[in-house]
Amino acid sequence: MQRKVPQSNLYLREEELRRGIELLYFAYRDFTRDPDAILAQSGFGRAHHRVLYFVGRNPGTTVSGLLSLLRITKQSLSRVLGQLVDEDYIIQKTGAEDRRQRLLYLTDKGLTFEKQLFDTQRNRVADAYKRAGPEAVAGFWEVLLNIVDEDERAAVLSQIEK
Amino acid sequence: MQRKVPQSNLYLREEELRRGIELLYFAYRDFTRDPDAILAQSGFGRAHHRVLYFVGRNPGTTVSGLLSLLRITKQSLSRVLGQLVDEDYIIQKTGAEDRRQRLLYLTDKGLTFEKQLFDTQRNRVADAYKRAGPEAVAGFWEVLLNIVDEDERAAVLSQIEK
DNA sequence: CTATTGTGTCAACAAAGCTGCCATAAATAT
DNA sequence: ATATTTATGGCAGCTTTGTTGACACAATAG
Repeated sequence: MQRKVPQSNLYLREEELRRGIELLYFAYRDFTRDPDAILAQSGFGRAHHRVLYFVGRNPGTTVSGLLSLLRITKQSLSRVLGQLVDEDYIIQKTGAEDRRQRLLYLTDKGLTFEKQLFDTQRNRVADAYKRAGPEAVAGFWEVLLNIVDEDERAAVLSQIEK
Repeated sequence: MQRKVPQSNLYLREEELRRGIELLYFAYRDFTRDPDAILAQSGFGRAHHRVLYFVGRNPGTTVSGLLSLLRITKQSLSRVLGQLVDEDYIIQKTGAEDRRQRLLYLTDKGLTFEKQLFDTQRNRVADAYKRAGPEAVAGFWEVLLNIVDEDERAAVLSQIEK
């Protein structure tokens, strides 16, 4: 497959902008397909996946830490989080310094399940990276980061570079 | 901002894969923010946006055309489409050859509204393109296309190159 | 002591997926 | 010509996951 490279600044024309918008839509649509299928078998949804993912990535995070990362409301989160705690995927430990906080950790069961979900996306992304090559991957990162809200970029950077 | 370029094939390591997965999540999260805000004012949601967008892009498409593009069920689509027709954003015309079909078109009202939604995403993407430069944009497209399901890539290509 | 913060819970509601069943039009088979 | 099958599209009802707002309580900060 030959790569399409935009000439001069024509890449800012309507056609090229539509291309990015549409690819983002289609890629995201398929990106969530594999984990969604696994989640459905356990009676979970995409929201559970996000919580498992970010708790796995940031062990010991608090509820408000997750809220500001996911940008959803407390109630949405607490419903999903409650289920994951009830079913033993996540454990809450009272904060040592601030005892109001519940620090969140994956249990072994949670770790195993998260890994299973992650692997499907890992394979998909690894495959895409392989086909596209390292230069393309750098561009992919760069554009995505700049699509993020300007005042969120620092937070996202510190998350992804952890 | 200096661009992070992966060295050799280290870009296939876990860290680099997580970076792609997380950027995709955060970028998509913010990518939908502006149109969501406008839609909410009119009592619509993201699903309405997708229908408006793809009908605008593919005037005269049929319901089943939209279904296979969006990969949702008939019912999901028909609720949203029904509202858009009722409120005069979309008009249905009976197909000339196959009179079972309803061909879909944006009305003037629909065109205006779609343009308003599109402009917010256009600005966001144009800005990201500008910051990242044409080479990065090419990589962005390439990786996204390869994240799409392999057996969907032809369909996506024919959509985005229209 | 008082104010603020972190967390949790309840109720009610909305958006947008899903499955199942059914209606109609058109095409096809007998 | 009639009967059956297929394509298309609609309605009812359920589920997930987002929303707002009110409120309670414990713990920390000023």
